[in-house]
Order: sequence, then C-alpha cells, then structure tokens
Amino acid sequence: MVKKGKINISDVARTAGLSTTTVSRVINNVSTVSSSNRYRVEEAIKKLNYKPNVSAQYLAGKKSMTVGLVIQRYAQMFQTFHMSEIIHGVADGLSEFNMDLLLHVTPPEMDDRLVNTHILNLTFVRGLLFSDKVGNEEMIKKARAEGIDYVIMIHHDKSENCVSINNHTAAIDAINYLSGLGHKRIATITGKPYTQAGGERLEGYKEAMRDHGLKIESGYIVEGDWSSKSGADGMEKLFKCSQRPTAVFVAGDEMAIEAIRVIQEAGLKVPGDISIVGFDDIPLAAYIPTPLTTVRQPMAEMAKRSAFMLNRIVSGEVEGAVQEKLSAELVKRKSTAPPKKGS
Amino acid sequence: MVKKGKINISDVARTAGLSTTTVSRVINNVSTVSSSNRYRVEEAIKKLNYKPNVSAQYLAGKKSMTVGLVIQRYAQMFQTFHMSEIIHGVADGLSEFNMDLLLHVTPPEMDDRLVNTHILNLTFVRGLLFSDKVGNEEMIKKARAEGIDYVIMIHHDKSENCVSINNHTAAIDAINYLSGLGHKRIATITGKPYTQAGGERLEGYKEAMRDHGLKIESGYIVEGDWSSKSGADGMEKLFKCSQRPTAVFVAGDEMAIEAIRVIQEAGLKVPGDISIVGFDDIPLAAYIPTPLTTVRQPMAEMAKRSAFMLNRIVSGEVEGAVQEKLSAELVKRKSTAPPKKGS
DNA sequence: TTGAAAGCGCTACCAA
DNA sequence: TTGGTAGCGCTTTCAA
Repeated sequence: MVKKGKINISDVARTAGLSTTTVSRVINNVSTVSSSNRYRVEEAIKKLNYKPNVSAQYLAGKKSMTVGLVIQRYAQMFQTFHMSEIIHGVADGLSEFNMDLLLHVTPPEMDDRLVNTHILNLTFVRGLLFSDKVGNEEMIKKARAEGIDYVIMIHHDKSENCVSINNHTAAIDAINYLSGLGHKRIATITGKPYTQAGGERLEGYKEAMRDHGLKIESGYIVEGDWSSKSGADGMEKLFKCSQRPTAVFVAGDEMAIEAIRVIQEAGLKVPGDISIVGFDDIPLAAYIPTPLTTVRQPMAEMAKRSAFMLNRIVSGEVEGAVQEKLSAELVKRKSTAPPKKGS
Repeated sequence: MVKKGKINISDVARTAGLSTTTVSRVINNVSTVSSSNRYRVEEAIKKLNYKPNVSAQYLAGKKSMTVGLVIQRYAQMFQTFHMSEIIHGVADGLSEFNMDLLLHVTPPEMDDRLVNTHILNLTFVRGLLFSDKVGNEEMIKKARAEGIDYVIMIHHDKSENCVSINNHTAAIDAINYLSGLGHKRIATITGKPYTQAGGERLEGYKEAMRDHGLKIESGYIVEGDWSSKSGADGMEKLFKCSQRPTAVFVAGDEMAIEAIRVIQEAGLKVPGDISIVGFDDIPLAAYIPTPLTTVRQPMAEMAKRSAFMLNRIVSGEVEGAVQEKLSAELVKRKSTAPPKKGS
C-alpha cells in the first residue's frame, strides 16, 4: 500500500529501523536476534505484507526447497490409481519438510531419449524423485552425470538410491496362502519378462513352490505382459495343461481379472474350480463380481519414504547409495478357497 | 570439467571470447546476434555444459515459467481418476509453452482456513490453477488479494477466470435421450445440494422435463450428496413413489452404480424395468455387470484449456475475467432402454 | 551488432 | 547482538 511494486527486504529493514541483515536473520530463524528486535521485524513484515523473494534467496545461496517428481503418464486407465497414490505420498512426505513439488509428466512408451529433460536444467530443483526406473533410464543417466541427487521408486539396485516393494516375499506370501488352503497344483501367469517386478514375482513363486515340496507341472509357468489380453491368453494356455491347476498366481490384477472372466466363460467356477490370486489391488479388484484376492502394494507409503530418503540425501545425512524395501500385504477376498476334494 | 563448481554466464562469455550480454542474448533468442557469434556462444555452452541459473534469471527480471496447480486430495478412490486427468491435462497444456508445474495437494475436507498457503508465497510462481473452487475458497481469496493471476476449474462465475463443464446442457442431453427412448416418468437423484454442479444438473433436468411436457411426479426429485450410500438411499425413496419411475437421471456415477444395485436386489431389471443414466463416467462405470450409460466430462481437456487460459492471462493477452464452458458427452451403454410397453 | 555496468533481493562474511 | 557490504548470476538499459 505504501509503495508501488514489490516490497523487499530493505523496505522491511527501513520500517523496522534495523538492517537488512537482521531482517534476514528473522526470516531464517537465526537465533542471534534479540526478542525485541525480532518483534519489530515481525511487525514490519506483517504491516508491509512482505514475502521474501525466493529467487533471490536461492541465488544468494539458500538451499532450494523444491523437489522434482518425474512420473509416467500411464496409458491404461487403472494405472492412474498408482499415479495418484504416488503423488499423494510424495506430497505428504515433502510437506513435512515444507518442500515444494515440481511435477514432470513424461509421455508413456516414448523412446526416452526423446524425452524432454527440461526439469534437469531447472537449477533451483534440489533433487529428483523418479516414480519408476522403466522409461526413465535416459533421464536417470543424465541426472547422475549432472550430479543431481535422486531417488528411484519401484526399483531395487545396490548402486542407486531407491525404495521398492519386496515382490519376492510378496509372491511367497501368496503361494504360502494358496498352499495353506490345500492347493498343490499351482500355476502362475507372469508379468512382462525381464522386468524387475515380473522377475522377482516369478522367483518368489518358484522358491515357495520348492519350499512346499510342490511340483511345478509342465506348462504351469505362462508368460504374460501385464495387459488384460495376456491374462486371458495365459488362462487359455493353462487350460491345455494335462493336469489343470487348481490355483493360479497371476502377477498383475488386470491380467487376473481377465483370467477370471475366461474361467467363468468356460463354465468353471472361481474359486470353486480354480482359485486366483492377483497382484496390485487396483480399484476394480474389489468391485468385480468375484472380488479378487490380491497383493496390495503400499504405493503411497513407498512414495512418502522416497521423499524422506531424498530429503536425507540432499541434506547430507547419508553417504553413498541407500535402499529401502517395503512389504506388500495380501488382501483376502473371494477369488480363493480350498481346492475341491479329490481334485 | 575445466573448473570447480558451477559454470556461469561469464565462463561461457570468456571461452567464447564475447561479453555476457551477448551470451544472454543467445540464451534468450534475441535476434540481434550475428550468426557467427551465435555459433561461437552455442559451442561454448555445449563445451562447458552450461545451464543458466534460473533463480538468477528470475531475479534479473525474466518472467517465471512456473505455474502452480492446487488440487484436492480426494477421499474417494474413484475420484483419483479425475485428479489424474486434471494433472495430465494441465501438464499437457503447460508443456506447449515450456512451462513448469508446481503441485500443491490440499487435504480433503479440511477447514480451508487452516490450509497451508505456502504456495502463495513462492514468488517465482507465475500464476495459479485451482482444480476446483470448493475447498479452496480461502486460498482463492488470498490469491486475489495478493494480485496473483489464477484460473478456477469446474466452476463458473462471471467475475472470475474459469473453465467449466456445461452441466446444464449435459443434463438436458441426458433427459432428451431418455425421453427419445420413450420414457415419460423420469426421476432424478441429485448431487449435493447447493453445489454448482448439483444445482445446474437439477436445473437442466427440470428444464428438459418442462420442454418435453413431462410431469415431474411428487417425490421424483430426491436429494443425494454424491456418495454411494446416498445413491442407494435415493433409489429406496424412489421405490416408494406411487408411480414408480421408468428412468432415473442420477447426478453422479457412484450414486448411479449403487442405485442399480438396489434395483437389482429388489428383483427388478436394469434397463428392463428402470433405465439409469449417470454422470461422470468413472472408470468403474464401464466395468460393472450392467455397464452404465453416463455423461462423460472432458476433465483433461478442461484442465488443458485452463492452462492455456492462464497463459493468456499472465502474458497479458486478455483483460478482465474470462470464462469458458465445455460440453460433456453422453456415453451410451447398457443401463438404458425404452420403457416396457404399458408401463 | 556489441559490450559495460547497474541493478534484481537476498545471504554470508567480517567487523564492530 | 548488530550492521556494512560483497557477491550470487543474470537481464537490461545505455552508449558505442
């Protein structure tokens, strides 16, 4: 009101009758300010409605409080749930440190060498969070080359900072549950081959089967690619096994839902004839006519942890690469039951 | 490599053998640079891997390229779809101007006077996008008081910059469709009373009924609040009408889905006995056993348009408040059919 | 077409 | 406990 244009730190200093240094100290909560002066500065700030110019603060050497999140634009509708869980989790985590979130949405399935790496040039970005490794390899490589701090989610690698879900033990839990129900002929439809999640879930399946002394019949491991269609195709293949499985561990819910449809269309019952366990707990999983037993990944929690981790990294509290693994949880619904007698 | 620490514009100027002014001109694409010098600068930039310090640019008067998006953290799972549509749309729109997106997630249903208005103090934020008016009243008021440019989505108000969906005509379309099918006894379950969307959809219903010369029987307007439960309750109430409706326009999909469930549990058929039209086209709408006919709101498009609008505003291309309204689209699925003969 | 130099608003260092 | 002042890295006059 007093003056045209923006109020700056000198205006505050003048009306408080103190130096800009003192004002700066108050703004930054430096303890060496007498309480009476602190009060005068605060009054002046209020009176003038002063807001520090963040760019000037950053330029003068103050640490930036903004973190970038690089997130995939998903092609499939139900994956948007993961995306929003991650955003919520990150926002949650950062808010505990009053950090700001800069969002960078990358197009799906694009050759990531063509991706816009603009965010890497934003010198005020303190660190980066990658919602996934897949699709961001190029950007991650550049971030590393530039010396930008970052954390990768849904991924595990001893040479990177990352937080992941323990797919391996989650798969084991799923098989344990099935085995506990009395199933012996347990098959699996895998995720996309050579993906970390797909691989670990498959390994978990194999390990648990071995531990229970269960035989993996020929044809019991069917390769999927996360898509609905591959779930349907996978189930068709399983029907052709000489010994039809009584339970199937499907590495993704979208595939699992289609697998159930195929079973039912073949005139068989879920879980009566075949039990199904999925993976992901997408929203639809609870709403289909035969609600799906599935493994829920704590995406929001993972995102929050990764924000915490990045905070520790940029503030120099940790040295070298750090990893964290979270456990997934088996959600029991209606697609699983003990096998039929004699089957 | 040449030098410790960050490369700055002087380093570039020195290795190019030119002034910092010229380097700045190249960075900012000012035309008054000879092509030979432009080339030398570009080479130097490449060689040193130089990135302009954004804070310094902003401080020196360059217009900021970062825009804030204020978005609600939804309580209900299926609303996350709206959220991600909005984020995608905004990201899309901003990317056309190379603008960056700062995300501010507000908690749901919180007294918005307690909300963290930190984002308003980020002096490098060029303008704000509000994903909704509801829940952000306090923040909007402050933004206006501070003179920050902003656009509000899903809302219409002649004194604000906003882009909305035409709920009114969308509701009319829905009733026209039902009427065209031959329905005469058409009821409605409304949204939360006193919300703009709820009000407009109800008005559209009334207007269309009037235009078709259809009588709104007593009890045909039932008040809902968007929640699943209110959809079920609403349908129960409709059953008590002396003349049972043959079609119901439900102002939200979550309510509509529950309404269908109630009808079916009462032993009646959808659409045989009662046709249902929803509103929103949430992902689940297409997947329920009786896929829902519903009004799809172009959320991503709306978000994109609002990004464009904000760009026009901050760049001074428009004066005063601007509004834009988008049309929704009726998606015909399996929950609607002509009424039974004689009913 | 080019460059010198004056800020932009702040923090950090050094002195008092 | 306080303040003076030198940058931080850039854009933008203004002159040449």
